[in-house]
Parts: sequence; structure tokens; C-alpha cells
Amino acid sequence: MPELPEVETTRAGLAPHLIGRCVRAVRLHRADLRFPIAPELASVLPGLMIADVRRRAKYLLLDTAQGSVLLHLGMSGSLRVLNPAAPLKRHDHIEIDLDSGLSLRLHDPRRFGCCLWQAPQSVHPLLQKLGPEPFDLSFNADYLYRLSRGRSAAVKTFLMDQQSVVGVGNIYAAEALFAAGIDPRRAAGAVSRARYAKLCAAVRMILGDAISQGGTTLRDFLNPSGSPGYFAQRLSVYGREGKSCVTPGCRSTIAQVTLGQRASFFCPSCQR
DNA sequence: CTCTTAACCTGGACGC
DNA sequence: TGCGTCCAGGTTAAGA
Repeated sequence: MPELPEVETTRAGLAPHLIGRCVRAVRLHRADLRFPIAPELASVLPGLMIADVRRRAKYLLLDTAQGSVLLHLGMSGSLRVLNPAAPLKRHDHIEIDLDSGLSLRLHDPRRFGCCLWQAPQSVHPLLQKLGPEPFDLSFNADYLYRLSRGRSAAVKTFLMDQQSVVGVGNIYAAEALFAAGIDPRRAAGAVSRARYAKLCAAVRMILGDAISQGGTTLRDFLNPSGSPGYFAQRLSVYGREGKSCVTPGCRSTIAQVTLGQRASFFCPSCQR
């Protein structure tokens, strides 16, 4: 489910409720997520103050003086801040009670997400092989151009590889390639430097717009307050197979193919 | 190295 | 109503 805009929306929604608060208690209802929930959640976290809430790629970090809670939402995860008296829902796996009287809950039906622990002054192994953040200066046309030389994989697959750039998933890869006018099936190594410049700008624009809309809610994404995101209304190609292209004057219909096992949408006329 | 594929898991939509 | 099939916003392990 969540790509960078949804994770960033979650981070922004959590921060005012978590920063400066102390953890009173932790309740684990189900430990078998993608990885087992880190034992430190129960053994170390209670009593600690959350000093910051950060995002790296699609991961969230809750920093304390003794280490950080490292969260990934997988395909179906979401975090809510609510009254601990609110009834527990099916697939609510973790509850973290705060000294504000509110509680943080991790809900994840498919359990592709994880909740791990990062020791102080260290970088968790899962974060070590990640590419640049899309809003960093190091993510630019030269970088993508050089990295892609000799690559035969589809440019969409290359863009979704978290070692190329982080945060771009299936929805935003489709939208960014449409905005850049690049055929998602094209080999990454056959895309020019000039077109990678367009792609960089498109990724930033699409992600930025999506963040400002609170992310995309297709089925079940909710921010920590329980509200959906509104970027779904702005999607140009994702999920629009058979419908007409939104480009003024274009008379083509949106096509769908499978790339890297993922449904992929594009306009055969606007994207080359 | 790079690339492709299967697998992890649940729920909702759809066809019969 | 029920049952089978397919699909879904992510990631990794294994094999070619």
C-alpha cells in the first residue's frame, strides 16, 4: 500500500502526537509480521521518550535515547493515534501507549510490514543498501543516467528498485513515467540523459503533489487521524486501462501490461 | 553483477 | 448464499 507520500503523510501525522512523549506501555498482539517484532519493543521501549519521528525511504523511525523503532508498512499497514479505550480491530498488532493518554496502533492485515529496532548511532542493515531520497540533490539526471547504462530491465522496474531511488512504488512509477513521456517498457539503459532529467523532475513533482494531497487512498490507506488521501483523483494512468488519455488532444486509451510482475499503465501515444 | 520468479498473507471483487 | 479465482500500494530469497 504505502509509497513515499503515504509514509510521509503518516510521519507528519504522527510527529505532533509522539515527539516529546514518553512510552507508558507496549502491548503486542501478534509477533509474526514479515520479521518477528523486535524484543526491544517490550524490553527497552517502555519508559523512554520519543525525541523525533523520521522517515527514510518507506521506513519510519521513532527515535529514543536508547535506539529507534524501525517500522515498515508493507502493502497493507497503517498507523493510527487514538484513545486506547477504542475497541481493538482485527489485525491491530501493536499498541504503544503514550503519557499523553493516547495510543499508537499498527494495523496490518497482510503482515508484510515489520517493526524492528535500530541500535543508537547505527544504521539498520535494511537501510544500508537504499538509494538516494528523491528530494536529495544526489538524485539527478547524471546519477540515473550513469546507473542505468548497460541495464536491460524496464525503466519502470529500474525506477521502482529501492537501490536506484527510494520511495517510488507501483502507482507513482506509472504516474512519473507518464509525466516524463517515457514508455515504462523501455530498457533503462536505452533512456537518454535528457529524458532522465525529465524523469527526475517528474518524480519530484508527482511525489510532492501526492504528499500535499495526503497520499493516495485506493482501498484502505488512512493517515494517523483516520482520514484518507486525495491523490487518487489526480491519477493520470494508474488503474485507468481502457479509459481515454488525459492529455488534451490525445485520442489514445490507456494500456496495461505486466512489468516485473506488477500491473503497469501507460499511454501508447504520449509515452515513447 | 543483473535479471526473473516465487513466495510471504489477507480480504475484496468477480464469475458461476 | 457459497465457492473458486484473481488481484492488490512491497520486498526478498533463490535461481538462471
